[in-house]
Amino acid sequence: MRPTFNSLCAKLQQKAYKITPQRQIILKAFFDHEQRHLSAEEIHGIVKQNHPEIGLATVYRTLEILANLDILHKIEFGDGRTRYEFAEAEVHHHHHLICINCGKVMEFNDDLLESLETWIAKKTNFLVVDHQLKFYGYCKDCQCRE
Amino acid sequence: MRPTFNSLCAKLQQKAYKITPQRQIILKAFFDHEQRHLSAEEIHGIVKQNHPEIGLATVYRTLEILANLDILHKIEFGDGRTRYEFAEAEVHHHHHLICINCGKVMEFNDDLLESLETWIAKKTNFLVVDHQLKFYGYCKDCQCRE
DNA sequence: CTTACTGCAAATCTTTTGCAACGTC
DNA sequence: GACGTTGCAAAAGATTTGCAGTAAG
Repeated sequence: MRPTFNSLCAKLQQKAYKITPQRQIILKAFFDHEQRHLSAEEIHGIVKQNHPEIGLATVYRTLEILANLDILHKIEFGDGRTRYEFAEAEVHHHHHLICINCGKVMEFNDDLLESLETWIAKKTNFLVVDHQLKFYGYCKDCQCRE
Repeated sequence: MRPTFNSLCAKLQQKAYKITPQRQIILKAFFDHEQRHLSAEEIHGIVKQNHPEIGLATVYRTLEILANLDILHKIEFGDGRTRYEFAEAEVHHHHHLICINCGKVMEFNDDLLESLETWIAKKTNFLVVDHQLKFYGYCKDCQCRE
């Protein structure tokens, strides 16, 4: 049961953010590219196609808001730019398999880490609220071509 | 059995890199600050104390080399700058606990993920060679002050 | 002595910010 | 109509690069 476009707009309104066309367009871009991990620049490229007037700064400002509202989730794959995906996905504990040869990013799901989190809490007094797990290696295709 | 300073210099030589004073000084900085996760700027600050002539560009170039030789390991904690630590530490599967209140970074060790890696390999045909696990939450101190 | 390495400054790239005009509520 | 939001351009911060001089092997 993933949030709908409208429910996310409502979430914005609740926090006294205005529902501007730009914000709707940017949010829609994530619905249209759900599988991907988009950078600000990429999102700008996407929304500009139909709305050339939208500025890159607005994209950055909108992403910041959406991330603060836990609608989006920031991730970094080490290529120097911050990427964003639906935060809802994070709840399902999906993680990333990053191919160090072709750069492809795949996902895999797992709930094994929850037990690890409680263990950490006991052991170190650290209260875990979120985690990020990334695996680096070679994808199926790149293993053959090596 | 962690590598010695000399063994790392040897590793540089083997790859036909020259052992310059600058490279030795930067490498030494990591031995002197083993516990920390240093950014290029921080390393520059450290080495400049005794060697003011060393340029920031040299630090960046040296870190790049050391990372490519797997002497250092790049990590990003989401504060916009790349950080470096001894790669050897990574072999011991230590991971990071990042306090989202005060920014403090702690470490914890675990070998639980190896079984997860083999499971992934079977399940997805992805050949894992490395992984990064980060937990975000509140450290002991910040839990009380919240 | 050759070729890699350094320091500096300029360039690049991502992200942030100031400000006047604009649009939502 | 008020005040949050936008677009633009300029600023800021991290990292990279060009180049002439320097030094390791």
